[in-house]
Amino acid sequence: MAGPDEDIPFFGEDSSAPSPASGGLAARAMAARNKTSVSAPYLEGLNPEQTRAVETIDGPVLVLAGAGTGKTRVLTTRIAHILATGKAYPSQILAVTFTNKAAREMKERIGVLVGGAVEGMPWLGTFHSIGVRLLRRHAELVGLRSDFTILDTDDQIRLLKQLIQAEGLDDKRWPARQFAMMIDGWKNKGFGPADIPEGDARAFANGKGRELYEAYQNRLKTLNACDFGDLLCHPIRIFKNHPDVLKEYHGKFRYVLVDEYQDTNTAQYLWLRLIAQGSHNVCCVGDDDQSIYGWRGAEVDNILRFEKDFPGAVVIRLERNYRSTAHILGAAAHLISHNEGRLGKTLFTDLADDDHDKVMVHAAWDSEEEARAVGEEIEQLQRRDHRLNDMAILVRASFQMREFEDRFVTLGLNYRVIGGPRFYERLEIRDAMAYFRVVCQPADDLAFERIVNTPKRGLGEAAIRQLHDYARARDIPLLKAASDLVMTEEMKPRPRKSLTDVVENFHRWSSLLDNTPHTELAEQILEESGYTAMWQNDRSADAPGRLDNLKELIRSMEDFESMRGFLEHVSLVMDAEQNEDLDAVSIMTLHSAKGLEFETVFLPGWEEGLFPHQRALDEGGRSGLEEERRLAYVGLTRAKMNCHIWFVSNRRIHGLWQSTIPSRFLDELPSEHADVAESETSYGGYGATGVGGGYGASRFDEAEPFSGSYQTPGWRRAQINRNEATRQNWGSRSGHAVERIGYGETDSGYGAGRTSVKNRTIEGELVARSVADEPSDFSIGDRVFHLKFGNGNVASIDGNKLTIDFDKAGQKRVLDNYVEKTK
DNA sequence: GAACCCAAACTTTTT
DNA sequence: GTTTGGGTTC
Repeated sequence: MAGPDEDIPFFGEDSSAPSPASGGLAARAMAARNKTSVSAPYLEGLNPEQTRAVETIDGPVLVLAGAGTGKTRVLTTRIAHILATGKAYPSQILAVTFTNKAAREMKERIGVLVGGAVEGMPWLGTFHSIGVRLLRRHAELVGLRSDFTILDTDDQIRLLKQLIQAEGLDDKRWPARQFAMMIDGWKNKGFGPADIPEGDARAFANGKGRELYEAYQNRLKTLNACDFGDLLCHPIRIFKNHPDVLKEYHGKFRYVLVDEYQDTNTAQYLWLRLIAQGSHNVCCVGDDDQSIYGWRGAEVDNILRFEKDFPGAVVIRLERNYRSTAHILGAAAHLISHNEGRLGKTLFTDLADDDHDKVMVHAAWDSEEEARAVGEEIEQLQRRDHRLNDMAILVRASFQMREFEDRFVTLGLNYRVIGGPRFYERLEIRDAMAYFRVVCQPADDLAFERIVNTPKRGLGEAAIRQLHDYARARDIPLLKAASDLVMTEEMKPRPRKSLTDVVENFHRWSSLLDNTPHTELAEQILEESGYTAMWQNDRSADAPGRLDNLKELIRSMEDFESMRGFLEHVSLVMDAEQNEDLDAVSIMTLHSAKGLEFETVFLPGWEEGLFPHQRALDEGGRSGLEEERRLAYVGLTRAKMNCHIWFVSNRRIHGLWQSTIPSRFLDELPSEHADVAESETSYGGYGATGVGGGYGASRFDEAEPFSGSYQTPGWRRAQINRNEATRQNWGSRSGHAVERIGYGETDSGYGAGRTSVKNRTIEGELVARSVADEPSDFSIGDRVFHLKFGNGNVASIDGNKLTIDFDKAGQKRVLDNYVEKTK
């Protein structure tokens, strides 16, 4: 990242008034100061609310920006305005976003506004990247050196596993993964080991939760490393314990801007509040209806109580929507109105209803059919000269993507998956990165450990243990220990020889670090270590792909000045750039779609259990449901012109077919803005299946808006059918919403109690669950009927999972709820 | 010490 | 259906 020159102001000296130097901005700035603000060119085309949000520069401001109301425009223009009026230098503005994508976009757009000189804004970035920047400057205040490394989740888990084992605990009973999540949760709240609630501390590892957390933090310190959470928590600690440092930043940051404020967690909130105490010029932009990261510790509360936290705050609502048709807005508005505790906004548009299609709801027999039909629809649009770039498929869960990918591959339809399996999380990339990390940072034990024996060098468990013991006894990093150890006679000849080679290699590479082009060095490392050869000799199907990825990795290093710079980038930005030139349909999750817009949006998988997601219901109760609804709202409001929702009656989950019922969200769409599509093709006689009695064209006929409970015909039918299909043991409705199910049963709430939770009722609906421990009504040899597979005989029984030999479909595993005994 | 085979767990979302 | 991890065997 940038060096110490970062604070050189964009024009002139920090202490003097801006002078017209280079670029269009400075000139415009001078001009702007002498005129009324309205005439500033960058303010042109803003509506009155937007203008107010841009110009209300002093004091706290909360901008409630609904979907598609020009939020990013307001933010960027506001920054341009601050600069142009000479209120602050670029280096005195702190602008935080959540994603790298958002930061990038903001940089670009400010660049356009002020004439390309965005390098002058060193403090525009994600919470995490700004955290790193702060921490590198003051690392010694929390016991780190400024060249600390940043661990990703994988490193973190491996480290925790070691610690758990070192405590003499069974790492199966106490999975490191789970503990990593707990730590994450604590750090999201800003809790150090001393701050965590007693209950939390006791919930893990026989009550050793706190000790383990502390051990973990200590270990990080000796490794000179920190995890993602620390990037927020350490700066907070520094600010709290060193008022002089905090004061420095108070003087520094004259204006603070926060994007997506509804997604801030407690730690981020604390961090912001500390900084904002200086100038009080804090502007938060957000939309409570788009808060979808509660599961990650985001507190919608932060936005709901902004006025309390920042007295005298000005609240500005942006409600004029520039994106979607009235039908789409109407459908989204009606859906989201089912949530309680909103700040309340009413979006409106000038676009007339009549020219546009309603939101269309489509039914399909199963997920294959769904993918096929969506594919057809896309091809039709394509024939009518719509570009694939203007279409997107937004799914709830990533496993849904595959079916579309498969289908599009056969169709030869271009698609791009956004936010799929991350490039930098692939095995070969991580291995290669581990080599680079050790070269740049010889004390990086985790990286060293990862690759000492990759490719295989005959350094097995015994040798590694020996190395470990040696290092721990002397309190030195593993690489140092290795280079010392091979000088002794302690090791057996063969591992000793291997280890000597490794040590020599690393020494050589390190010595080349500063005088060899880094891409060249990288290639050399992979070559000489035998890593490339390892994959070349690998005959498995994915080996060629991995080699390609390694090439791609080297190529992407070219964009950076040094290997260190590259490593820093990767640890913060996990995604690789996408090819924008290709005309392709986008496939992504609803979460990663936030902030984007498309001409046509497809929303598949609107079924109970998937959307709203079962787990959100189980673990989040009512608030979980509301978050799912916000997710649906986000999905709908991505669409500019057309929005197609799909639901299917059969979906394969965990490899077995389950019949599903339509999402309750469908019943929350108003009939004046949403319609059920006539089935264009022969979708297997949807109405004749007996499952739903058909959620056909009549579904909205008697729908009562704002009915509060799920009394619409489709819903009721679904419930009745569900009850009949699963006669046995689904609990009945118990009156009212169950708040926060899943919490309270244990101290932690992290995945605990999941197996004990069986029949969840949320606002009266009944949801099927897979239950492994109940005796089945079926016995081997029973003749059964299944809606998708037809007739067959039960071959074996595992709880409520049956293996059935179907007459036509062959052997399948299905849940017993979905077959009927025929004789 | 390494390769192979089988079982279990897993699938919400991400910096 | 897939992947990962563990256990067994050579």
